[in-house]
Amino acid sequence: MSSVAKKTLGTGAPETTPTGQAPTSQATAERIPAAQRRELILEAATGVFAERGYAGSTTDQVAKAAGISQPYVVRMFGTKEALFLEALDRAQGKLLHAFREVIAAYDAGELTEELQHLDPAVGSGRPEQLKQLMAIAYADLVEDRGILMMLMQAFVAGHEPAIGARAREGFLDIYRLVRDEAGLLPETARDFLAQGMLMNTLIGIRLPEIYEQDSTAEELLECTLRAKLPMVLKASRAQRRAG
Amino acid sequence: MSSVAKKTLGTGAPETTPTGQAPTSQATAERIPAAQRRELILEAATGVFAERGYAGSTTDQVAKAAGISQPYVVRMFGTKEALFLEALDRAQGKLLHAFREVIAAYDAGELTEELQHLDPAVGSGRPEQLKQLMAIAYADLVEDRGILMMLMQAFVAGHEPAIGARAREGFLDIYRLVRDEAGLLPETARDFLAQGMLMNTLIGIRLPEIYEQDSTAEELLECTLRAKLPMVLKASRAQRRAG
DNA sequence: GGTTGTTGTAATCGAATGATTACTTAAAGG
DNA sequence: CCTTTAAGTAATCATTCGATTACAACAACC
Repeated sequence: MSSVAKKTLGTGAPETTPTGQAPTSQATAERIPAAQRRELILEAATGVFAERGYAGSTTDQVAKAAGISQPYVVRMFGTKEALFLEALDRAQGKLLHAFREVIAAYDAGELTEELQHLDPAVGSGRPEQLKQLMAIAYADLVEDRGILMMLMQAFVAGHEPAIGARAREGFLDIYRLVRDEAGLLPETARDFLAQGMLMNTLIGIRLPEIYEQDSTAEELLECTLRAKLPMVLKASRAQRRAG
Repeated sequence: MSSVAKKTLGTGAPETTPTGQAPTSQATAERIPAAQRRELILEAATGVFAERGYAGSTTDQVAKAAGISQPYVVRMFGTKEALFLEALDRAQGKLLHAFREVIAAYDAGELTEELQHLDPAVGSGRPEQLKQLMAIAYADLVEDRGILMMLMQAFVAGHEPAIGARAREGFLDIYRLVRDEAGLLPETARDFLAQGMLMNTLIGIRLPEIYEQDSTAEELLECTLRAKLPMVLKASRAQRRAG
């Protein structure tokens, strides 16, 4: 996500004479295999789309963030929509993967240490403990900011037929994972998802940015993010510096 | 919201000669006072912005939905951003008003009938009962669809400085109302808001549209909307017919 | 060393869009 | 009537943006 910003300086021009004068700042990016470039573009696209939404983002912003030219982005993915859909799939996949990792680790008995730090008031059954552990994993994803906001942007772009269909499918995938693989009851799964949507919203409105200036914001953030708040605040400050 | 679509047919043209031939379909909308027109435009804008987001909407779409010309929209509000902000304020105000009405009615003892239908498992204190009543009021707003999605769209447009600031303020206003006026504890208020954000999300991804075709969607919707589900499904079908 | 495929860009095009200007036309008020 | 004001539009402008085209340069292979 903290890619680069090198080169640019488009008027580098031909410099027709290949005299000793170094042809400084070639206007062309370093040549790397298309598969790798694709990953870099998707990473950049995730950040841009997460920040500005589908309609609010331009392929040029993605290109700039990835350090290459706009036509290359379009040619590699065909259309802006296809790029968005692929970035969305990645984000969705990462979230599912994070949850499955928690479940697998729990079932393998690798989380005995983490279990000590859970709120003891909420029961000791597998679903209850997994719910808490997954909530922590979810909050960890906030640090990235790109992933969760990318999903959120897809959720409000339901009027774009292709995006809406994918968003519906993706949301139901998450619900099924939480219900079937983690074993939560529908009502518990619902509450879990609801907490996630609230976190997304608080991140979306950039509430961490006014944490210091507004005591209401402070209370709501502390109440929602709990132990993960310091991490989120740190990430928020870092992102503000990055601009 | 179900305004019109009359007139149009721009090439109506001057028809220079005022002969008997009826100057059919005058390309100009009915003249009404600016204050009324403003309300119509705001209503139309709420629907358009709710559907397509800030960046994804055009002033011309709003104009068409309101039955007038695009320049008039721009001249009346100055900029698209100003129009969005005013529509956002209206939506926010309607939500706050709906909650305050519930609280006032409850405190005036006017809701004895509704109290019989509440889930008796969740306590009989004022905050608990108000929480349930406000949740019902919130779900009632889903019927409109415009109001809640308008707010949601603002929540994900945080990168627009003016919109982000207003969205933050608005969200905190709602939180404070729920906490201070309804008397919920921070944790309870948080859970209440979380359920609201989940409802928004389910509406955003248009989950009601696949209610009949997906049993997972069916379960999640039933579990989240409860008694209000039939109403939401009906509204969803009505909106699909309207296109 | 020439040919060929891959990685990349500059230039540009057409459509869309927010905004502006200048113009109509209905009402209101003497 | 006739002037003035308010309500509304057509026409158009300058940008922006996604996409296309044509081309450059590096690498690999024979």
